[in-house]
Amino acid sequence: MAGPQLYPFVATNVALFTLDGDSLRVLVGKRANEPQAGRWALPGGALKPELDDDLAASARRVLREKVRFDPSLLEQVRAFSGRDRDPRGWSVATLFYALLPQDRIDAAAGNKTEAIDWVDAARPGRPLAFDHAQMLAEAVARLRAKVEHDALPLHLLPDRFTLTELQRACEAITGEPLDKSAFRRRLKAREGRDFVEAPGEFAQGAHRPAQYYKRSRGFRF
Amino acid sequence: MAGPQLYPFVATNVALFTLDGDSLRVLVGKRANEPQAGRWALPGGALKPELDDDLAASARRVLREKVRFDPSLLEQVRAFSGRDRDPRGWSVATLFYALLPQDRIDAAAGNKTEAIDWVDAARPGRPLAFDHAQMLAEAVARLRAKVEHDALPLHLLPDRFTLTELQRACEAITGEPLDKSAFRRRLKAREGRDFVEAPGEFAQGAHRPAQYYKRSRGFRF
DNA sequence: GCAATAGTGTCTATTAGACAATATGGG
DNA sequence: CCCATATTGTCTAATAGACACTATTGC
Repeated sequence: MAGPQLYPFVATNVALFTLDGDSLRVLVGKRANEPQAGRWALPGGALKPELDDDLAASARRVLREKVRFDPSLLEQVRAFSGRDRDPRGWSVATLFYALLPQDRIDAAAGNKTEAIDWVDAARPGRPLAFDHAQMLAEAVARLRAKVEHDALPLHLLPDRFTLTELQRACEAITGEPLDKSAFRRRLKAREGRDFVEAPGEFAQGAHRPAQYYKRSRGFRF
Repeated sequence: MAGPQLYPFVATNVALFTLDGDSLRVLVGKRANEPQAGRWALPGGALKPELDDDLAASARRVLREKVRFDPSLLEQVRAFSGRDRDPRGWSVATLFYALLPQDRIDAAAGNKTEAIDWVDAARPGRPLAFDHAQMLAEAVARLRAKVEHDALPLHLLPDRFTLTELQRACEAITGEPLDKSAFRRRLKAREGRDFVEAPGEFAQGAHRPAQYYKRSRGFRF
């Protein structure tokens, strides 16, 4: 590059979370191009002003292209910026997070040219490119902060779920075990706002069947 | 502009809050230039990659230039973006908030070429330029969310303050009255972490003097 | 009956809110 | 003493955490 940089690079990244059993997982892809080719990174891409209406739309386009998934929930964490965070120069990367229901992991297979993996969100277990380790940490922190007040774990579950599954989802996000009785007490306290019992539908299993629940009519995704 | 826009405009805005008596106020400036000249707006300015290390540094530079103030606390709210939010074209404006101690309002007089005003943060009372009304609303919401967990109101007060003043600051941010007894009980519960009593110093007044407090040694700005 | 999970009940320490009571300075 | 403010105390209803108990299925 010759001369001073006039405009920063503008991009988006997405931390796409899902559930794998009892653990919260996040999608990473192996970088095909320089810089940091071969390194694992959160999916992302440059803003295309002619295509994207805003940064959230840009992040949705990234998800469509990389994993063919259009999330019901996409929220901004914050912008990461600076002269040194990317060797290509001054850059602004706005981080979003999205939630993929656990029964749709297979649908989000990705295009075949790029290796992807689902890693433990709390301990990715490998170095991440650029400042993506900090991005992930802040996305997880944001998720944890929102578990309490919003019905956020619902986005991680199938359309029908049991209360035990819902509790497992909350525990996966926070990493802390919850008391079954207290958990259901809290749910009952806001009944009619967030949940509705699915009358007469029960899960099959080797033990006592659990009642299925689904998102209530008034619940807004 | 001829042809499609290759790069978005990148800028920062700052919601600078302070206390005026019992009300939370925010700084607005009258726009001198088009677009929307004459409209009131949150202070802001274009990123200068050759000057600014990151977006937070850019926001600090904006505050230095407009009100000669370098805040101890500057936190990002989120990025506002899109093709239509600014008539000049595709733009990304990252919003920060900062807190000005109430005894330093006069120091932050601003340069004389631009009209500034401090308006009620909850009801600015006049239309704001661009999407700044929504920016302000989200900055206030972020402040309110942080009152509980952080010692954020300390940034709004002078170095020495009474517990009543601290309570008034919290009430100004949330807009809700607090119970005096419960408020002090919460403070005592975290004593040694956030506050220290200034032994022997008392406020002067027409009534019973109040004990002065100051930020504790371990408190980190 | 037994194992395993679903779902409910109970006890208690803690807490938040409301409000009362006391303390202290200036007139 | 009176007023206004600071500071502390008390009462009570609600809550959260821990844990025990009951219910229901397949084998």
